[in-house]
Amino acid sequence: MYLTQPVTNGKDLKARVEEFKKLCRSRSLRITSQRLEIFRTVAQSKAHPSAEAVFAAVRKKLPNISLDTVYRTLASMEEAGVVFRVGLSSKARFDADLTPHYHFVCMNCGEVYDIFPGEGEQPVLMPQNINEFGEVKNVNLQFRGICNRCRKATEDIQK
Amino acid sequence: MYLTQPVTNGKDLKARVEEFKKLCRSRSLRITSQRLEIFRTVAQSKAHPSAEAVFAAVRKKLPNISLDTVYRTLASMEEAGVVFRVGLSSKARFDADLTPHYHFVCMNCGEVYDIFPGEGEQPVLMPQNINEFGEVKNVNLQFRGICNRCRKATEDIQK
DNA sequence: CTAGCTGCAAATATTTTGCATCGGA
DNA sequence: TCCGATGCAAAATATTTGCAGCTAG
Repeated sequence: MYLTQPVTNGKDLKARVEEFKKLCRSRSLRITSQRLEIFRTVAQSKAHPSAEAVFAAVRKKLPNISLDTVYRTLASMEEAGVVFRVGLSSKARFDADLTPHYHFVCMNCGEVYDIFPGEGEQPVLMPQNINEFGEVKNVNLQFRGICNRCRKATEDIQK
Repeated sequence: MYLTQPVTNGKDLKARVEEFKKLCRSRSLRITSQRLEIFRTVAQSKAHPSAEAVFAAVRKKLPNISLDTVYRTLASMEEAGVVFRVGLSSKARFDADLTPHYHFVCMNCGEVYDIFPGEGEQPVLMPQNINEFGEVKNVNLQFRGICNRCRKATEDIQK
């Protein structure tokens, strides 16, 4: 999977926390114990935890933290490119077009655009070790970002 | 995108509805006006409609249909492989590992497994026309199916 | 007939928001 | 000090479920 963010893994937790602090400073986001603990929790976990699961884990260290802080913090961390959201947020959408294609999902307005592979373009290849995991029923490839319409709208505001 | 279901698009709506009926019969799912109308709606739409949007559209033809029937029907249609769900269902999960990798998502238990590309394996390539849509922030590739643990559990029940 | 489907209403689950207070820079 | 972050409570949104009646096969 290609990501536009720098790869910050492979480093140990301390180094990642330092990088996280640096990023917060660069964006004038305040470094609070809640943020640090939430970041540590997600960075250490390999279980792709839900907001609820992060909340439960962080609570052991910070018993007074609230669930909505976890939601807000995960959202801001996602925006900062520090964590990745597996799946879309909230509302499910359906597609009856079963021909091979991908989707561009706008992280701002939620709009979903079809991307059909061009002539001679290769679709996704199955990983060789896929059978280790289970039986694949279908494949979901999303490119996520800001759609051109939303980008224009933002530019217009800043004018 | 590779799908394990047969490609049923490119055909006109009538043909697709007939195929849908056949599939229902083969699974002893009843062919009701609600099901047909929901299928027609999703098959005709290019907007990746949400359950709510399908509900609004179908209501024009069947004013008495309920939202929960739409939810139930979309779920059974997804299970039958007739429609595709864009994104995961409900609960969001997070990952702080930003190294290139994909996910296997179990459609039964919801578990998320990491899939790291093997030596020499190519990750996803950016479509050539991606800039038409917007600025890509990240890429989400999910293989969805039934994980081996759930498959074993099902086998055990049937023994 | 009868098992599966539907509508209704109510319950859950998930995520978001307003507001007063707190605390990091 | 000051503005962003937090906790609390409540709201909004999305989805699921129990049940009684309906209907396709």
